[in-house]
Amino acid sequence: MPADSDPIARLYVDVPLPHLDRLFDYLVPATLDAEVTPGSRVRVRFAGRLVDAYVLERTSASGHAGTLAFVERAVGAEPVLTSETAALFRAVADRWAGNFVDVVRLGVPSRHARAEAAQPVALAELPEVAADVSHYRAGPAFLAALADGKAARAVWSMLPGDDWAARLAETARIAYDAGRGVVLVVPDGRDLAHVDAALTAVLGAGRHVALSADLGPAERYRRWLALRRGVVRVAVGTRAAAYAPVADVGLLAIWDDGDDLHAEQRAPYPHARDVLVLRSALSGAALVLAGHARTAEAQQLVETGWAHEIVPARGVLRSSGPWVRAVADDVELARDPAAAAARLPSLAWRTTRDALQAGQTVLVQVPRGGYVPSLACARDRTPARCAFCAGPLAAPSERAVPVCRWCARAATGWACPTCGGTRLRASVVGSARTAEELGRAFPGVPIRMSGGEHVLADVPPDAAVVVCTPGAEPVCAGGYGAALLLDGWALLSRPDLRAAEEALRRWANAAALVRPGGAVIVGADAGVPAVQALVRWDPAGFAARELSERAELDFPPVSRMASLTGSSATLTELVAALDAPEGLQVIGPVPVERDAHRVLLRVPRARGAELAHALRIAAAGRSARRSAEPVRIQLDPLELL
DNA sequence: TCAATCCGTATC
DNA sequence: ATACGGATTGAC
Repeated sequence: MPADSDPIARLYVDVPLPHLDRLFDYLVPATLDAEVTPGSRVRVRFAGRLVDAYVLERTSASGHAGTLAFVERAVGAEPVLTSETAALFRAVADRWAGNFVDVVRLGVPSRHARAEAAQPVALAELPEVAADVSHYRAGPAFLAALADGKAARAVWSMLPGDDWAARLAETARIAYDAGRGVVLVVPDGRDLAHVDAALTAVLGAGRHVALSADLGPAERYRRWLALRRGVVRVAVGTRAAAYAPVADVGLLAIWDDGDDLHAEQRAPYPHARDVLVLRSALSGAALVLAGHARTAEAQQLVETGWAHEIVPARGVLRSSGPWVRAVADDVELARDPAAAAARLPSLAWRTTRDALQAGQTVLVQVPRGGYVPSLACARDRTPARCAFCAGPLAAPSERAVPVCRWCARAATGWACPTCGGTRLRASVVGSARTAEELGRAFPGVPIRMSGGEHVLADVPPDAAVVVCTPGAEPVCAGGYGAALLLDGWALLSRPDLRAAEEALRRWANAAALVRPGGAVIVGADAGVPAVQALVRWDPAGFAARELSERAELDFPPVSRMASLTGSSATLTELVAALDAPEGLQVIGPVPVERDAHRVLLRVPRARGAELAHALRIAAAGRSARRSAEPVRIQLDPLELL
């Protein structure tokens, strides 16, 4: 007894095998006719066992030659995929050489039956709001296009000191007033809280939802369902929100796309920025990549003409930006405030003192947490390592015995393996010791800490010093009086091609919290391009330089690369089986850790889709022939750069 | 000649 | 993955 009309359901089964990532046809029993709708979740018998499946469509006929099985039952009474998100999941799976159902797992929260009961929504009055983008060149034009429902795309360089969350919320309001849905993606819970509050101010309570992983399954599903049902049209959230099923999506925006929290850690490892770029292209929604800094990827969208730039209008920076100075060796003085105070006051010390005397708050950014996270031989500077596991030694407090950061063993009786010395010195100073030093240098001044497990969202605007690790900077009402960005060399000298871009991003995010005209002292060589870009506040110029370097190295986003990790033999076999796109370069395999090897594949950007497709076919061939050894496939992974 | 086992293949 | 079928092998 199949259903009378369109008795066939075409669906994806939830099994993790690449070669089964295709549609299967099942008969819909008449009893389930109303529930087995496009986008719905069902249970089917597949290869003998009951598995979850996602219905893509209902049709009248099947191309399958054999007999069809019936759908066993429906799961929940409503569809979880919209036609728009179903297309997005397929496109993301294709782009990153992954499975449809793996991407669904990233974007669709697990079901919570009790949360399916309809919830009454209390709507506050819709406030009168005017968007304030007068300080931005092309800002008004962009908002006008958005209000017209156009698929405008922009890379927005936010002014330091501006209320970026309010600007994004106002932009969301424009799309909302045009009757469209909105998706805003932020890196972490603190940024989420800021945008959440800004949206409440701009839309009134009840017109948006905030999505994050730490909500708990019931609340997460309840809010997600409110979007899916069209009860709420505006979503803000961390990276999984990029797939939020908002009705008639008209605006997609991401804040600080250089933050590596936007990179998904589960297969197929899609990046939220690129998911939104893809979604914008598929769905015709407007797109905003906003931040204080600018990534090479965003710059490429500008240079290829795909996105326009929204940048501070001429002259605005001079009046509203901070005053940035780079001092390479001043930092050494600040490290030892007693000495600094005894000798000629350093610029950093004077800056701090002046701001505190004016009753202002001073932000101090230290690249590393802990007390002394890295030690070296006091005589010959050999890095100190654990005698058992060769892990790095750290000092947990002033007089404590050093401990290994890997195995936590105490390193009593340490002796330098090269010179036999037994005394240790700090090679990197952490935020805890910096706070201790500042406390001594400025007696009576409150020292607040933010970082690691204890991140402060806000600090009161009083004469205090706030010591934080990058990304944990609290907001200070009215802005900080000054900021010290210590140990810039430590950020710049990381063995990572993105080190300079990442350093500038962290500095810019901290400096943006300083009030107009406030001083920012960065402890790094003024000749370094990233430092110059901060001093001149020129994130676009730096991104252009960064992009041209990527072009010279033939690296993403100029080319597209795939990183394959597995055993050497497996990698060789997979690469040999690959239907190689024109211009494919194979680099490796090279050993990376223990038994694992890595091979890098590179193609011109235009061949990226072909490469992902070829990898999927090769992986499918392997899984069908039960070559069980796993291979991890990552496209344009961040850690490669 | 039949059953137990292996291998390859499809999974609606 | 896992279930099934055809081929293969070993013992009566």
